[in-house]
Amino acid sequence: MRWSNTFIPTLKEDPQEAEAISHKLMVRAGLVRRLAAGAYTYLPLGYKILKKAENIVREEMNKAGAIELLMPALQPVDLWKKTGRYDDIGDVMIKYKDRHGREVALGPTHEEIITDLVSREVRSYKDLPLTLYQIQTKFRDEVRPRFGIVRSCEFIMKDAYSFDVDAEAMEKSYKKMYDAYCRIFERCGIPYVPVEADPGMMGGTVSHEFMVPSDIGEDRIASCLACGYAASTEVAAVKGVVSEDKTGAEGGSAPEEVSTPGASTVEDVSRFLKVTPADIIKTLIYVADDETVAVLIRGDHEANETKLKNSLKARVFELADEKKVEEITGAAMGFSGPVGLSVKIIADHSVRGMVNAVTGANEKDKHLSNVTPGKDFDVTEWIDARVITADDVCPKCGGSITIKNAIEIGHTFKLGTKYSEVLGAGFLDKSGKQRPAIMGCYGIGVNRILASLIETSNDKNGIIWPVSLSPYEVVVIPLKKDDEGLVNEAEGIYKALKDNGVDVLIDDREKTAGVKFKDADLIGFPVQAVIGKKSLDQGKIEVNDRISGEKELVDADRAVDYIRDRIEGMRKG
RNA sequence: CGGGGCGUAGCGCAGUUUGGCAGCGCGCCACGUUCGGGACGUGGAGGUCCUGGGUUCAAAUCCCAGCGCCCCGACCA
Repeated sequence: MRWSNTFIPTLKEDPQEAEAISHKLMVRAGLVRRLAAGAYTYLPLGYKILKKAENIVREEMNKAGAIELLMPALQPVDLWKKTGRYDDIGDVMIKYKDRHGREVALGPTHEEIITDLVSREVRSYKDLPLTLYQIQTKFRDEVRPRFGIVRSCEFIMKDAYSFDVDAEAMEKSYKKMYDAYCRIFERCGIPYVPVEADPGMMGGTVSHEFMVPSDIGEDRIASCLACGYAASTEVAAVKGVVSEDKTGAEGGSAPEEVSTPGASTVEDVSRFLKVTPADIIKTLIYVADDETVAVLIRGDHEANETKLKNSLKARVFELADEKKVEEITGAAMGFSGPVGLSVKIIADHSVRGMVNAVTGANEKDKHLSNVTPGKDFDVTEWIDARVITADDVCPKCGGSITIKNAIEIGHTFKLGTKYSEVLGAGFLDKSGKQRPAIMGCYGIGVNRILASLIETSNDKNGIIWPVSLSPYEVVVIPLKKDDEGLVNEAEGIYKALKDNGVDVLIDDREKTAGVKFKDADLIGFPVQAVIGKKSLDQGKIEVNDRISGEKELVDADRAVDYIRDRIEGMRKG
């Protein structure tokens, strides 16, 4: 491709709209432009990269035995009502009434649709295993779109769905997809980490997220350097924290009411009473489906709503609103305490080790000191109810762990029969018995492949693409436009590279050398072939490596072979 | 939805405090000189100062209402 024949609007300065590095660079390098919050145009260069990412995904899916199809983005909502997810998903699903008054959704994901299809077409165990996938635009009305394309309301997802005769066969299908995911992200040059995760509303028991550590990541992962354990902090188990069970200890005096005017947060209370947050029991009032529960967490810890929700087997689990808190505790938010509460009390294990703690007094501007669990109030159930911290140990090996932010680029789920049973996706087994298919589903945010690569591969000059994703593998840069010999040399190399199957761009713009260098670095082509007068007079051209930063002088007459071999080497990794 | 910030030429911004000709840098167009890391000179084009209303002789600037965007939080697959 000739630069003058394509459309690559680069920017010298950071756009005002962007904060994240990847977002700034995608806009500056002429990859995307924003239309509205969470809606982006992919310019030719960005689209080309997106297609390369899609093709890597497609190749690995095909290799793993998955079969591509395309489902509609328009979905009647009744399938969603059948599985109960119509209510679960809420306003995230974009819905409208068509001219006949039927409610239609723009697909945020396709479990219902694919399961419906399979329920109609699959009859026999002989039709299984079956893994189908598509690469398609998904729509989600996100509460807060963020960081350019990292969280957008319209994005391209590769979603695959496996159907098997039994759990054992499903494990095999799952493993195939899992391995394919590893190959995809390796080929894309993305430093990914597979972690254990919570299936959330997708359902099922086990899931893995494929995470890319990054400051702008919206999720957090805990990983152990010793044994390699890695999990989302949503699910990472907290182990061995209570050195001594002090429940019911009589050491302290009776609870004493203390005045804490205006101090409603743990921070306020600890400052006011001159105690540490670890001396405070915070009491959170939650609504789990129709039941109200009080959750006790040590002041320096964070409640883990995923663990709580799962432990209580609740469908809906959310913090109670102010009105509900007043109704239960008789006091404003921020002054709740377990003493005298009549609802179910769920406490984190670490609260067991607390004695003479501070809690809310269920009275405005009042707290209680000298409160000890077991002595002053009873706990209905002790569970692991908090988020793991860097001070905790690896739940697997007891080693120390680190916690990092990460971007989720893929998620795989073992779904079981949640969808197949309700939607009737079953088959006749060998003995003629009707059984539901065991399902798995597997998603990749294709756009996020671009964002997370850029986020983890850039320098002060711009993006650094691996050859697998780079919009062009090589950029040929003639430094002068009016030197016929030089231009001919550059054109010759360009054409020869193209004929040799190299994806090459020639910067034939009437721009000065500096501009061309800056743009080439900004966009991040892995190889720059520079044709300048100085080196050409010695019969050489310059080959710059964007990744290593090395510059090499190569004989002009063997430049094409040299570059082609180099690219071929890079393609193999 | 709560908190904070922003909205002025294609892009990045100043001007708003204290009302008085619509500005700067980059980019763009023309010509000339340049030509190995965002060249230089001369000349030029380009504006709904986010929108609507109000105050005023006069509003980018003050007041009211709304819209949009970004960040933090809440939420989330």
